[in-house]
Amino acid sequence: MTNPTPNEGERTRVREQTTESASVVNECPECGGNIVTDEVRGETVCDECGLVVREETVDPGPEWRAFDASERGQKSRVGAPRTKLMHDEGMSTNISWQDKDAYGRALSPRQRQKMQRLRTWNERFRTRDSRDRNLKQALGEIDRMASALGLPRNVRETASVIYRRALEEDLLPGRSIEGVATSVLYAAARLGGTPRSLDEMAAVSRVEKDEIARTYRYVVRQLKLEIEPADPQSFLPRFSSELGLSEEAEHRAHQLLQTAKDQEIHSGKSPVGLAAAAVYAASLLTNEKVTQSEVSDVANISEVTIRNRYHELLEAEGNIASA
DNA sequence: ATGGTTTTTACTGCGTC
DNA sequence: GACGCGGTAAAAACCAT
Repeated sequence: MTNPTPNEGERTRVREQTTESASVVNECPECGGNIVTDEVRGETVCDECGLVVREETVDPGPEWRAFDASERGQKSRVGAPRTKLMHDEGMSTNISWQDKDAYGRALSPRQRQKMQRLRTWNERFRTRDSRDRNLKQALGEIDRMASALGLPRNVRETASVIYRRALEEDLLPGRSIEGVATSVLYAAARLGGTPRSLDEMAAVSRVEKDEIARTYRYVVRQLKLEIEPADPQSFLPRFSSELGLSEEAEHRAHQLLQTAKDQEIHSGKSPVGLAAAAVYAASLLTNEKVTQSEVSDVANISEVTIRNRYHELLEAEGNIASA
């Protein structure tokens, strides 16, 4: 695949503040000095009196966008996932199963009972600890991926809830933490009405798309999560904003999808395809023409599919008009 | 594994700037 | 001549069985 974005500069929002670390925002309410944003420290302060207006500027979401795999590699700030080894090996105490003391002598019955109790407790603590670590790592990964994909907080929360359940139900053995974490996030995104495609998930995850899909199915089935197919409309805001379309166009696209829905045009068709087609059709109807290839880039859908779907959409619209 | 359906890939022709 | 668009056929991917 070749680089599809000659106008990259326009589409990409990278922080400009690299040489200059501070930028003037407005006046200080206290002393009239300049309020300055210190990008490095992430603070917004007055340069006269030092009044801190706001600590920690909030990360408003992804500040990079990528349209294919190679670009993702270049722009991603999240970087490769950490490969923190799951240490523990050799670090935690184990109690021998043999009832011998340090000199190899047999233990008295009383001692043996005591050791047995210790073994039990040791085991309990150890597994609890390992679950903790497991959870911690998974939640870290979930958070990392979620922010890379610009998923809202509530999605992360549901993701962590689902993950805990998976842990409870012993769904983990035999599956990678990362894989389950990704699947769970994928599920949560869909539940939250802000779905991301499997490809998008795979782009920020360490595991392959196939494994994500497999694990996802498994988890959904075992936890009997009820997830309906993604709603095409939920893609509209993202697409139209990435294409710089007006509110009106987005609204128009909504309508198209709605009438299509009423006529049950979408059964088995990919929701993303429908959404992409609706966006394209809407752009025509509102004279904000974007090309099919632009839409296909943003939506990761082939132009052919867009054509097919948008014909169907317009047809559906026509039926309504004549009926 | 299989078969049916949808999506993608690749290619072609047409009109326009 | 390049570009946007439409259509088609065959391959690939997907999904339920």
